Amino acid sequence: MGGPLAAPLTGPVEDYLKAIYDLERVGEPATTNDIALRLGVAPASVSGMVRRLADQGLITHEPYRGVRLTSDGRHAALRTLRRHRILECYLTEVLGLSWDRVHEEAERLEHAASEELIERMAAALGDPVQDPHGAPIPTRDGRVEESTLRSLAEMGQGDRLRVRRMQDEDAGRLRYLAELGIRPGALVRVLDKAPFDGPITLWIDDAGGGATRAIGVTLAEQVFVELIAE
Amino acid sequence: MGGPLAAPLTGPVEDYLKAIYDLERVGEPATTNDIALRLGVAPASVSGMVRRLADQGLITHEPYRGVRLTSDGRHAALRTLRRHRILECYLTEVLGLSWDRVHEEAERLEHAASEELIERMAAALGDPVQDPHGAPIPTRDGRVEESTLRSLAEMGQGDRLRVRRMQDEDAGRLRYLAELGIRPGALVRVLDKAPFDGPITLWIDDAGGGATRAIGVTLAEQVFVELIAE
DNA sequence: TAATATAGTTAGGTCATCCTAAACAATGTC
DNA sequence: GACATTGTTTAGGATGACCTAACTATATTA
Repeated sequence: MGGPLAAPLTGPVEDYLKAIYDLERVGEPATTNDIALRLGVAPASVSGMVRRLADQGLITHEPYRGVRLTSDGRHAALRTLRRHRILECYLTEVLGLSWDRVHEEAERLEHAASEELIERMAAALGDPVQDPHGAPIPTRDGRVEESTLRSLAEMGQGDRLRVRRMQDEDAGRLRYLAELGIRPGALVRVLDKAPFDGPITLWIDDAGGGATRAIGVTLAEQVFVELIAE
Repeated sequence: MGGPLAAPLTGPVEDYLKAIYDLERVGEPATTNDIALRLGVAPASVSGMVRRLADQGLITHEPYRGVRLTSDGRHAALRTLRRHRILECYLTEVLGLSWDRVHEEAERLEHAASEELIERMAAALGDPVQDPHGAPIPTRDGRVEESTLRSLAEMGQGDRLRVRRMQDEDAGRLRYLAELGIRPGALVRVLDKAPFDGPITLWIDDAGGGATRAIGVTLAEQVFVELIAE
């Protein structure tokens, strides 16, 4: 497991492992189509890559059933995730890259940055525990507690919430959410929830008092929150 | 020239262009074998890549004569060099990576970092004009003056010199030179030069007084200096 | 239970990058 | 001026990562 001869993984391999990790986290084993969708490649390409990952002992694959990370695979995924998230922190906090664009920058750098560089960045930041979008940063030895948060879309009228985390893939969405004042740490109350997947109306606490805003379900599904006791 | 449809260049392509730029700088057009040697690939691989670079209009190729950058090619090379050198500065000065290892780190990151990131780093450093090994940093619009320095190996007994720049490829050599106190800015006097490519004995000025050291020709060829008027 | 819909896999390609081995061109020597 | 040396190119492959099209497995439902 992760023996001394372990060849360095290619960029695409690291991306597959991250994707599988993330899909698995939700519960079920990751399916071919899920992976294909997430990575924006054809399902056939996933089949091919899955075979290679299985050959390398990074995943186990039950045909037609899905895929699971082995402990080697999980470690590799967490290493990459650590790089990614520390990069995101560093790029926003130290270099001032905008919140909505760090994801893609980190996506490229994570495959090129050395362990040492990442640890220097982490040290410069005082070993941060979560990235700018609220995702937890795995420790050097591969531990994370991924708290199972509920999405804003599942909340009901009257709920008082703290925003904890959000999907970071889509820059446009992130920018919009930031404009509304919805970002990790923000306090929010559900004023109204229209039926049939209608808009969710929120009171969003803000430095200067707060504001009422409505967002659609699709967007709300990207925002993960924690209920605050009344 | 560099039209709006210019596809982003791959990592290897950027590496070839940098190598060709560097070889050309010395004078003659870059030859297949030179490029192969520098990049550590087989000459046959260079022939193949050269065809593709020529197809893309980045170089011109006269078979059996060598290769020259077009103005497109030169711009691409200088863009990459700017990234590389700014990264080297940032990694040493801000993140404290060691002088001898930044080269390889920058070598990987230069292909992944966005223009914006590089410019933020440059700004954070106050737009540096040379990298930690004394190489000049091209401006955003692709200007450099590459001063034609002479190597330490060409100097004669009694010469007083300022070290200006050194080859950054080999970490081991760099570390050794640093130990001796030979780094950009250092003051040095040639005490003796043994015949038949024998060792060069130097007086190396240093904070705490200075020291006498001898180095071989191979090493001296990697160090570029400027004569100081007596 | 058979018919259909959905999901997954295989077959057969492409492209970029590298390789080795063999052929070929230029050059400098005797 | 023929010939060996050196440098360059072509021929033929390998690998990793992707694609489309065609086929197969599983799940759903009439």
